[in-house]
Amino acid sequence: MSTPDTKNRIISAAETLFSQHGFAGTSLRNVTSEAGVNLAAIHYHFGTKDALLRAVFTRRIEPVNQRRLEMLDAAEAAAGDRAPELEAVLEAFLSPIIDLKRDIEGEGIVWSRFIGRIYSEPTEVVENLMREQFDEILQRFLHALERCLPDLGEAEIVERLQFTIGAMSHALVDLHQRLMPDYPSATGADLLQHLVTFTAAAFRAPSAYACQDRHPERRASAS
Amino acid sequence: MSTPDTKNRIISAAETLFSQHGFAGTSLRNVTSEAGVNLAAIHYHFGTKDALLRAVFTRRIEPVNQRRLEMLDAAEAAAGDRAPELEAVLEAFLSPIIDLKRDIEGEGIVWSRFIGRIYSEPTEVVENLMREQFDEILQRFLHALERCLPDLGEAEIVERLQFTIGAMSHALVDLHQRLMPDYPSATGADLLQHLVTFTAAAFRAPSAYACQDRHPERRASAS
DNA sequence: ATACGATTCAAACAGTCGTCTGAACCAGCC
DNA sequence: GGCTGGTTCAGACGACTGTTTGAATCGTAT
Repeated sequence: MSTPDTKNRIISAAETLFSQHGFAGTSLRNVTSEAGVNLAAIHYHFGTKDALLRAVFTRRIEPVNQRRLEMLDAAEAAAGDRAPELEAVLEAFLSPIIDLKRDIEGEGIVWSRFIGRIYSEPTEVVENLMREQFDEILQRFLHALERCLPDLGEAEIVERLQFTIGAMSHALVDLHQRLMPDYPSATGADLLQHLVTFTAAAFRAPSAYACQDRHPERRASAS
Repeated sequence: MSTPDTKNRIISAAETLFSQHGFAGTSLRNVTSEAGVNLAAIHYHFGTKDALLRAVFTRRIEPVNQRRLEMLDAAEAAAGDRAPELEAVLEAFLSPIIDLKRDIEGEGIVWSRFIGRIYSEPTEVVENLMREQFDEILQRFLHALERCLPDLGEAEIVERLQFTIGAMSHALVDLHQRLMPDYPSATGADLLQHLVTFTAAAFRAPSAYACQDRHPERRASAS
């Protein structure tokens, strides 16, 4: 029970500061003074600034992704042999990460800002982290969505899932609350419900590849 | 004709580097060596790093917002007394900024990454920039969307517009291409069409405030 | 009590940061 | 010619960066 306190205090402080000022905009000295620990403690526990980012990221994302898979399994099991319900699949993807916003009281806002920001940092470290953490998730959810939406091509599902991720991460950053304080943003369960409604309707839109003048492509409708 | 070359070379180099490494992750020395100018030239022409960011941002966003308003005017004029077409309103909002991706050949990708990144930087400078540049735009488009979607409350339209902005900016960053190179992302006109299809269907979803068990709120339907 | 591994500490390393200075340069005008 | 205002230059300012060191400290098992 010697280290974990220091180690977690560092991670939490880094999470706070990264979410406020970004990775490059946060110095290790900021982190240590926020955490109330010595500067060398970071090097001792993590070795490098990149490794600290990795620790901050994985601490939160791993349970999120685990829960995502659980919920997806449940949705697929509930559907039996038929395709799972679209709303259930989207909720399995969105709910665990949005829940963090309320589950970890106080830290929730911090974390959601952090993850939203991560999604738009093209740093090499972040890229590798995303690849490691999301490859399996994406494959599983793509497969489920293909079953839900047999009229859509695979490429189009990928694209719409990207739009969904964009809407989600932007909602997590919650920039809009700072720009338009008149319209308070929904949180927790409300935000989740609104996002699912929004994206489910969007996914069900006819194929944009053949929107106006052609029939929807038939591809994969017989597979 | 003495300065503009240096000044624009600085802005372009800064745009490139900001989009690649972020604002905090880019040093002024990186900018000057990329632009092939002296370090003090930045101080001479812009005064400060924040002011440089401001110049980079406004150079591109002002014509975009101008075009947005033009297209919105056209959509409203085409509809006469009736509410403008939802797709036309969304296209007016999305098209000008997506067009940049192909209009400025080569620089397009750079700029779109930059703007996508900006949307998730909670820096104070960025916040003020956004407020300055987007307040009028948002008010105009909110008003138009309220006319298109009388069954939705104002707060809900604001929220869905935020989801739309999220999907747009994430598509501009185009992180997904780096994570999933197997599925090449659409560009230009295709991306625009897909986004409009996606978001139009999403906006038309019944109110999430009363999705399953209540009737949609009536608010603003008579105003 | 003593020794040991784990942890924390103050201090410094070589670079880089944004900003600023004062001299050099270069046009065009007297 | 000389002069002026706008522009560029090399160089430096102090502050801050990520990383590293070696000694000091801690709890624990011997």
